[in-house]
Amino acid sequence: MSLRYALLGLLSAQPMTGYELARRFDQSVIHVWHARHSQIYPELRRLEGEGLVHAEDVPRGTHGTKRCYELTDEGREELERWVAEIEPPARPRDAAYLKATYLEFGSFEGARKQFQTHLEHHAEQMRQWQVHADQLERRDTALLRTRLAGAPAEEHDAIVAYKVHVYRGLVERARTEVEWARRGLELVDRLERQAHPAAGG
Amino acid sequence: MSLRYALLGLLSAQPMTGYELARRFDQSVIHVWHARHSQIYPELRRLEGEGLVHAEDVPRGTHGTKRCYELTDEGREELERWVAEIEPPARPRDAAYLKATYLEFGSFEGARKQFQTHLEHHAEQMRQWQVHADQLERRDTALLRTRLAGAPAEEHDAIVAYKVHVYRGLVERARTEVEWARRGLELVDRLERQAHPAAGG
DNA sequence: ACAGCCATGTAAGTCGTTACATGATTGC
DNA sequence: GCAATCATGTAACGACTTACATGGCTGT
Repeated sequence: MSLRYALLGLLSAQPMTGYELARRFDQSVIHVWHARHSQIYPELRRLEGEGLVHAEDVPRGTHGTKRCYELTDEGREELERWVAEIEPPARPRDAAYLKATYLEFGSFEGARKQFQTHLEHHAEQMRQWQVHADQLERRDTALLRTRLAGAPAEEHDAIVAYKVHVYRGLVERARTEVEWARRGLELVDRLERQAHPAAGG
Repeated sequence: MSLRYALLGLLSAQPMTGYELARRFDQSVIHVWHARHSQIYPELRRLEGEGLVHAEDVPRGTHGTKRCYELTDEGREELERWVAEIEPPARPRDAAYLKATYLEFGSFEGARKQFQTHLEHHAEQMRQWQVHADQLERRDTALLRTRLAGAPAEEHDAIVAYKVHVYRGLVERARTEVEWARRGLELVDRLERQAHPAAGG
């Protein structure tokens, strides 16, 4: 049920078409809530049906049209309701950690590969999120600028600060994963040395 | 597709009934891969159909029976194949971080409540995982003991070490979340002071 | 003309959740 | 007799994925 709020949140910055939402999604919200366009389009129709967004066909080129969605007052209220709501914590579902639990069924080399992949992936994520957090802090993304333009000046600091806090949190999270994988590699080395003790004592 | 490997992994310790698997699940694997019994029973039937587990009706009480599942050689090979396989990273989907992105739509008090709940939840998780990691390290859980009993002595260290590494990783992860929430609370305080500067400034 | 992007969907299938449903056994 | 626990399912529904499908616009 979070997808709709991701969409309402994006629309709080400015009215957009489904395509534009999907594109913005890929540049921002996707880092915390992944979704494909095949999920976004039907959800927008549902939101329209519930009156949380208002849609209008706007001309495109000479005789085409596209649907532009805009947040309604009801939609904004629903967003506010959701923000105040306390949700039950998500159920853990982590394939990498599950696999790590059973690494003894593979070779040391296999275990090393798993940790190495994990490390590289999260190191890369860390870099990307760091960049994004810095951009947000400088108020240097198109979406954030239009969001700020539509909000009273005294709210600007909070709007920016919450988003920066999320991305800095993602950076720390990635750092934790990198550290975990690094310690995992050390562990594999230690286990392997134990299994094949050096001949010369 | 990870559920089946969680089940195969549990069955690597000893043959079990679906009910027992569900119970063990709740004590161990559930921390990395959540599943309900309504998902476990059909999956076991599928695994049986694919020859990865072998099932037998064993007597229960005076005239009842229960189905006991045991890992087949094929099942063990499939587990080994999966452990060696590199999987694409999971898509991020985090309702708490998504919500934190839009906290400006609520009050400072609301934001504080979100971070406080987050903090308490992960602090509690941390405690539980710490306990579980310590138990594993002392080889002090029923499941681990039977798993070790069926494995050659020279593998014991690795079997224990990988599991301990996972739970210590979960502890660190929870610590990261606690710290994030704590900094979130500080942030809300700062934003609130900014919004209502003290009269006698 | 063609590539690349803009734009919007549908369909089939998988995975997971909640709720419903049933009945036997064990210990008090 | 009753409660708790053992034991095993099914059904409806919701969320998400992959693949299929279509067509207009823009610049070269």
